[in-house]
Amino acid sequence: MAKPSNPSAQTLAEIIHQDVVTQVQQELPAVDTSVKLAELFKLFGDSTRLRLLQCLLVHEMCGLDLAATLGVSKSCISHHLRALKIANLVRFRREGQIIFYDLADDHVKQILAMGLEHIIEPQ
Amino acid sequence: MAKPSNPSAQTLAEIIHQDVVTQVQQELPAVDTSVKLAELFKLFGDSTRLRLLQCLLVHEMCGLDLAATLGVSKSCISHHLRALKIANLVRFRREGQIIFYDLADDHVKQILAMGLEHIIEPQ
DNA sequence: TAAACAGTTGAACAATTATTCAACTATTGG
DNA sequence: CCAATAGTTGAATAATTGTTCAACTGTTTA
Repeated sequence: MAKPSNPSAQTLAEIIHQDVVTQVQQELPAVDTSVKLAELFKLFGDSTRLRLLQCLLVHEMCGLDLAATLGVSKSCISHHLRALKIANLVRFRREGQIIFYDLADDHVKQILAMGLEHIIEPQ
Repeated sequence: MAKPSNPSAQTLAEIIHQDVVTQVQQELPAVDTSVKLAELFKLFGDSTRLRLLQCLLVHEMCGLDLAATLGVSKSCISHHLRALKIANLVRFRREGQIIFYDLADDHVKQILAMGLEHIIEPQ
């Protein structure tokens, strides 16, 4: 995200436990997979966008109602909804000039629930 | 995250479906809860940090091995590990000058697995 | 057809953040 | 105790990103 600049990594770390590193390297997902996964979680990582999803957890809603509920501009909501649509996190249906948004599938609800669990019982 | 500046929201959205908005407002979690939840997901939302967690999913590791495996500086790893420790996502044990890190609990694994599921079957 | 209005778009900007560097601390082995 | 080394810290910086504004598109209804 930031400063991937300096190409000559001056402080390249030495491997200490070669056996472990070898095993991890073999079982680690492809970089591309991690990047896509991170992009998914990033969508849950902004409180406005997360709250937008939490709204849709309660009821399908149109853009202006979402904007009013969350106290942000309709443009802001539109930008967020676009990102959520691309990631297949929300679905929508048009009714005249109004577009109603809804959560796309159960994964979203499960991810939200799992996160809440961790917050509640930090043990 | 950015430009919460302009205090006089010029484009304040009008509520269209008052009944829905009222219901959503009642069932929506407290703002503080959403903020904390977003902060949790944010930790999964960077590919380096996510990959670090995926390493620990395979085996407990020390900082230098993590740095070498992920191709970043030990300082970078240390910064990430600190954030993950504060959020109770990783645990550690010291053995001499080496500190071994591990995933804190099953929530982490479940959240990662849930995310992967969504990526794999996009519908 | 024109006015009204829900939603979109992209540029601009403020804020956040991921990373590195350099210097530091802490722990062990000789 | 001193040297070596794993890890930490904070400042600096590049990059990303969330939000708004202003102008636009598309749909409806008067």
